[in-house]
Amino acid sequence: MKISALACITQVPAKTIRYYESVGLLTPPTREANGYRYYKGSDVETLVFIRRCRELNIPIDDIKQLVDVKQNPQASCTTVDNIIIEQLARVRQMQQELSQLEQTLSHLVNSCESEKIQDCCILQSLNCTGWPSFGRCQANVLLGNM
Amino acid sequence: MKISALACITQVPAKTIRYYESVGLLTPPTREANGYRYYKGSDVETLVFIRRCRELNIPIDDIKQLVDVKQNPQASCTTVDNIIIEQLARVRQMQQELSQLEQTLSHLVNSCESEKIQDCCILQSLNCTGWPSFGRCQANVLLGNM
DNA sequence: CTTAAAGATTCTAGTAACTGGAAGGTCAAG
DNA sequence: CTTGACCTTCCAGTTACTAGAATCTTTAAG
Repeated sequence: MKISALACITQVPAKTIRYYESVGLLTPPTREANGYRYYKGSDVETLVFIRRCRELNIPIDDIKQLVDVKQNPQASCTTVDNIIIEQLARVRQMQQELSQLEQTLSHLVNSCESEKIQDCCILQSLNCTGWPSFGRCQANVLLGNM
Repeated sequence: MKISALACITQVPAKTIRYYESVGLLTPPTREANGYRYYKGSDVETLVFIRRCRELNIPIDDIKQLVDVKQNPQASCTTVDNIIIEQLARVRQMQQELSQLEQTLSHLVNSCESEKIQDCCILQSLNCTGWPSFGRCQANVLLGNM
């Protein structure tokens, strides 16, 4: 099948399919005399696999390893396990950060009753009242005309 | 003060300060005869403000608007409100997606007892059993040698 | 006075994972 | 023969920086 058929079946844009090939994630398919890419049924499978992984936000470099290891039935599961575990750790890390963000932002949203910028509590919270401590700065950095 | 002093006080790398200037977020400071940038105290304030916003993941283009509006005490708070509200919506959206991700990944992590790739339940879950439905594909796309 | 180090400048390019667009070749239908 | 849909390649843009190179300037030490 041609690239648009693969694209349509898998719901992956043709551009993205070419991109995956260019970064070595998809092995280059056979080409006909006209230069068009022609894909086999197994390419559908691989592409769907890749997309499932991408939906889980697994980076392309990791997916490469998964695709590689999938070729070898005798290989150990360790690589797969580690990649999924690492991905889960990344996700949980982001969750923590987002939960912080969410708190701060929702406090901000509810903090301001004013109409004019000059009294805006949101801006005041974001603002810098007084200088940050620069005890950590070495004196020589601070010398000269401030 | 020179760029390294500003960098040290605000804990923002000098590279990043130049970058902020290059994208129009920080107004270009005065230059001395040697071409060095010299900053005033108010630049500390602005830079800290920018950083606070970045910590909340507010995109640079939005921060530009906040900085602009902050210059005008008579302006209405609407812009500020909207940016914060939008940012909060983005964060909550990501939280939902991550919570989905987290579920799927943690199921995956616990799903596999096998040692060998051929029996790996994780890979099987990610794999494509049978073709995806291509009812949505127009027949002419699928024509030709599949 | 020389020299070496530290710090400043600019510019380019790389990051992640695509996406958009231009310029041009191919193919089937009317 | 032309039109339009599809294919090809390559270049550039997205976000917010960060790394590195090549080239000044300033400053402290010897």
